[in-house]
Formats: sequence, structure tokens, C-alpha cells
Amino acid sequence: MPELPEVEVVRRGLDAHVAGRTVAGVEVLHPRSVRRHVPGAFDFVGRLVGQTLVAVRRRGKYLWVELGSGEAVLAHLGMSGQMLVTAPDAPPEKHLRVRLRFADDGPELRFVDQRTFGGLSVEEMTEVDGALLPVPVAHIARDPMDPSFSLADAVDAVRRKRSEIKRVLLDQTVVSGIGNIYADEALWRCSLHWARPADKLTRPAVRRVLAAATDVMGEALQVGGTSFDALYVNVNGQSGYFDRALAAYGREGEPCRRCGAPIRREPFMNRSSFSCPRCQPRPRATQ
DNA sequence: CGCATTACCTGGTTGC
DNA sequence: TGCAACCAGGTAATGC
Repeated sequence: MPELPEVEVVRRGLDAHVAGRTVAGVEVLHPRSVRRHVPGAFDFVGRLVGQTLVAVRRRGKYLWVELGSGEAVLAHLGMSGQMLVTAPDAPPEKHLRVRLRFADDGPELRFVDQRTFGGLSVEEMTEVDGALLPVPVAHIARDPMDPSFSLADAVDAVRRKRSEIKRVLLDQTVVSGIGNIYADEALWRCSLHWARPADKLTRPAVRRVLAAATDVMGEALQVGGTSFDALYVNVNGQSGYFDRALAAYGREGEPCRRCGAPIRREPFMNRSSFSCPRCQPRPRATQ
């Protein structure tokens, strides 16, 4: 699933392949993929045709392409979204939702999304705390790879939450970019159970877990960066080389890489949390 | 207001 | 073999 490292891989690939090019035509094949564009699919197309794509930017898991008009095409990949740069005559993918053709007749940009949790929209920009962001991203906190990210501020924000630490790690208004996979990895790395109350953790403990999340996402980015070539931007988050580096996520029953105890899986927010029963003991009473 | 829960989606897998 | 149930999970809306 695309979390920060996977989205950053896509951002880099898009920036390399579409920046500076002019949109000649847009085709929306599934209305749901542009549902966040309130004026509708027709308006979406109209706002893009003729625009130059200036640069591709990202905050957390949100991605946007700055337009010559000053607006931006905002993209969220959801769980299964992919941005592909393909030859215009390449056969359509099964779940092709939106395609952008360019005036140079070069490779086209395709938004492919099986589950349609993701989507595209054209948005106006707004300034928040010195950063220029698409309006729907205004409430998203800086991610750990943002040059202006403040670890001290993030530690304080986490400790203000009266909730379980993993819920807080997944809250994109506190720190952005962390999803289920990297949350479990970060908690495993600093031997914390996901249900530990965030406001009861010490400042150093929260600093450690945020540093672990930053580290693990950085490592994933390094190996994910190899997975696209000139005509193909790979956002296949669960494949690639980072799979084999995972210590907790998806390893139910397999030995903990630290102590050998079988990794457990527990229900969490209608999904799963993976942890080591010995290294990450469940907190006693959460009162 | 702040935190918890649910709806939204589809296709691959599992179990009967 | 067929089909229903289940599962993946980020986000916004809803509930308390």
C-alpha cells in the first residue's frame, strides 16, 4: 500500500517524466476517480487541457502537480492507485481511470486504480505556515522528510493526544506519511506495543518512535527508488525490495528478528497490527 | 471539541 | 465447482 516512501518514488518519477510538458487531452474513464473534483469531470478536463505541468510536489501521502495557472492537480493513491507513464498506444490497463495526453505526443500519464479509494482533482492553493498547499491538504501535518519538519514539535503533538500510540502515528494531522506498515515497523523497532497511551509515553520514547518511523521510511525509499524505468513509474508498494526487510508487518507466526518469539497479529481499527509478544508486551491497564 | 467508529471500494483468497 | 464471507486500509463523515 502506498505510504510516504512509495508516494515519494512516484513523485520523483512523475517529476522526471511530466514536468514542463503541456496537456493536450484528458479522458476520465471512471467518474469516481474524480469525485473530489466538485465541479465534475467535464470541468476537470477543461481545467487541465492546455495547462503546463510545472513541478510535482508531495506532503505525506498526498501528491500534486503544480500547474502553470497556479492551481494544482491533486492526487491521492488511496490503497491501489498507480501513476503510470506509458506509450500512448500501450493497451489500456484493466483499471485505467484517467489518462492525460501531451502536446508533444510523448508518453502519456495514466491513473490506474483498482479499488478507487484514490482520485484526482484540480485545486486552488493556499498558504499554511509558510508552505503553499492545495486546499484539501491544508490540514495535513508536515512529514518527517519535509526540510521544515520539527521533531520537537511533532513529539509534543503526539504527547498531547489521549489515544493509543499507533492511532496517533496514523493520524495525518499529527505527523503525515505513516501508514499501517511503517507504524508497525517503527513500534517494533523501539519495542512499544501499539496500544500504549501516547500521552503517557516519555518525550524520549516518542522521539525514538518518530525517529524509527523516519528511519524505516528512509530505508524503504532507498530500495524503492530502483523500481521504475523511463516509461514506467512503479507504485507497487507491497512489492519491491523492502518486503524482505520488514520485521513485523505481515509476519504472523514467523520468528521475531530480535528474540525469536512468533510474531502475533491483533485486530486493530478493523484491520491488523503485527508485533512481537515478548519485545512489545501489551500494556497492563489503559485506564 | 476530541476521540472512536463506520462507510467507502474491488478482487483475490478462504471455507463450506 | 460455486458461491458467500472475509480481508486489505487511507480518508472523510458520522457518532458519542
